[in-house]
Amino acid sequence: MELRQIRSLIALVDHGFSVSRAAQALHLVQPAVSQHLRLLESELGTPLFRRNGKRLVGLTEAGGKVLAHARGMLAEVANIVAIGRDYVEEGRGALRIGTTHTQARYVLPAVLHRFSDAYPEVEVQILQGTPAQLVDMTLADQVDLAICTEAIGDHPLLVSLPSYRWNRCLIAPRGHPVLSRQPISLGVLCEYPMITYVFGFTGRRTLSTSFAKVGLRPKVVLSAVDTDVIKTYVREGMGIGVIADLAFQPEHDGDLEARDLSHLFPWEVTRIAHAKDKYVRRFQRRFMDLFQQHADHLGRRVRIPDALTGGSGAVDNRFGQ
Amino acid sequence: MELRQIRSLIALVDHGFSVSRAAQALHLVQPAVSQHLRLLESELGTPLFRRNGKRLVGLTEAGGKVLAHARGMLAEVANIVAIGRDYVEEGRGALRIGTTHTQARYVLPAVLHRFSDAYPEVEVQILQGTPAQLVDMTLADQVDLAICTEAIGDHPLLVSLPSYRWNRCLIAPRGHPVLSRQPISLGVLCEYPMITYVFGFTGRRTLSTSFAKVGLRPKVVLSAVDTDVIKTYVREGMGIGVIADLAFQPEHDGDLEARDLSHLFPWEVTRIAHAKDKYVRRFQRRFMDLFQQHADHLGRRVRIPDALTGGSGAVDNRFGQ
DNA sequence: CGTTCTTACGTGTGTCGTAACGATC
DNA sequence: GATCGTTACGACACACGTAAGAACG
Repeated sequence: MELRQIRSLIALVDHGFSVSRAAQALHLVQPAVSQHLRLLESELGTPLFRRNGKRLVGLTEAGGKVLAHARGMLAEVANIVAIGRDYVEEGRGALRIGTTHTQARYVLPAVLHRFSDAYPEVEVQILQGTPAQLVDMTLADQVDLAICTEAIGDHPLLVSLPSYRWNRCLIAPRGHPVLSRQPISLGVLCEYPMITYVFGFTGRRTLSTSFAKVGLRPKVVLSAVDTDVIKTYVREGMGIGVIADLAFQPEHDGDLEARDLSHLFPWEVTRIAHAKDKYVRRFQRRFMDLFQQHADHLGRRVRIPDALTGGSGAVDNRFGQ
Repeated sequence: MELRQIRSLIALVDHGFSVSRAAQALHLVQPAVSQHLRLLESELGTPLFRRNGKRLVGLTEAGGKVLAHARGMLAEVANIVAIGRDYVEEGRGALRIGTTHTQARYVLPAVLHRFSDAYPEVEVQILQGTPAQLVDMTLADQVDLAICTEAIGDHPLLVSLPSYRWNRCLIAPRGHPVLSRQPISLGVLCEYPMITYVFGFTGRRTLSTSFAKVGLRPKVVLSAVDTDVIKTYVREGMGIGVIADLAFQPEHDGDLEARDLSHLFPWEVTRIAHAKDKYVRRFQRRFMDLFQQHADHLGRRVRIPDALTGGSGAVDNRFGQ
């Protein structure tokens, strides 16, 4: 068995079972790849591919099982070269972060600023996706780290660390009647048209559940993945906004006013994760440290007992109440 | 990077950093292995080995990290080869079981008899060891499956299934005064010299704990890993025996009499385990099935809720009470 | 008839083995 | 001086590329 053969196998299935395209991707000619596959199959002694005449159209049962371990092999190869790079060019390389819009826009800037100061040679890439996509991207090694609140907490193939806690706040244009209501209850929120996140993002599910538990249903007139979009429509007067508290920036959102809603909804925990068997380079781990420090700085760091008990802790005081 | 290079790396560390011996183990000449190591090191760009002059004496920090992933690679190679064999020679190969004496002697025979009928071409190897050794053997792929009660339950790198439950029984020569005591309590057991298992085996720790909890200490005059040894000394009149109930065989132990002690000690759960990322061949999995069926047959099968709650279930009635 | 894979064949790379040299105990 | 490692060199293997042939839509 040779690594080339394994690489050809992977390239084949990742390119729709076209030998030619696999060869192209590997910078080889097609007969070479053909030979790899043939030799691998003959060494294992059992057909790996379903064929239609000469054409390969899929994997056999045996082929499917082999594929999983073949990917494992190449993952280990990638880990080893990553270790090499880690010692050769300590501060050079790429940091690929998969995250959601809210993190990328409101949390990461401060952390990445400090990170880039420390590692000016590292190219930081931010990829966005839904939490479910982020899991896939992490497992496929398309990103090094994933940061989000949903989906990565208890995946068996991910290692995740709780980072910080957040809750929601209400935003509305200055002078909006809801701002004078006191106290603000779930019932109050239901009296006004609401703008918030779409399902699958930024705790929308927990939000809806909180209303459902007491038999209420908010009038959500618009939902978006993107806090900036929500703010825009709130400014337009389309409704009140319920957003992640981190996403309210008094210095930029002077035309809006916010109210803390942490008494109404459960706290969310944002986590940072990487694939379980992946070698995390030093500067990547350093980024994780910086991220945790940033959480400390905000006073929102999740301490491990907190994460387990879900207790409520310190809250910042950016809300004018 | 080439598989040869990885193999040479592993062989080197597994042979005390002697290039010559590594080469010998790989059926290569020494300069070949030297070249593998040199090329690997130069490709990664960082020293992997600590040297004393020309001699290799250990791994650098980077080398140590690489080694772990190198082993992972070869493990995947072994898995792929195993898949091949599984489809080529369905019913041929080896089944290497690591277990303790009690299992090998009293539980496995019945299961292996049925297994060998179904797979006459499979060579079954039984290796014995302490539970801690069994864990190491399983992780080092020296055995395919491990069967024991201690140590394998919650190891993160093992997959283990609860199989059957057992408890202890008292054995003594016919006519021994303890046999007429009723009921038998922990206190009664402490009145006689006792013979049982050594620590680390067959639930000895739980046994001692049960006595300690009520402030008692049995007079253990002899302990052994081996139930047969215990029986022998019980026959000699050296004391009463406390053994796993499965190990009492009325048909062969006619000169001894037994009493159930399951009201005095917690139930133990014997588990069957394999390394987490190991490909388990079909006939090996079939053996696991047979093992579980055997547990069913004895009426001792651990149902999952049982395993979690530790509740007591059906007990066989081999004891003359 | 174009696309796709296989077969056939030559070339060049590179891996291994032999042999000589150097260092370390 | 014996053991263990490296360097040097030659032979063989083999992996890749080119080119031509066969099956499929």
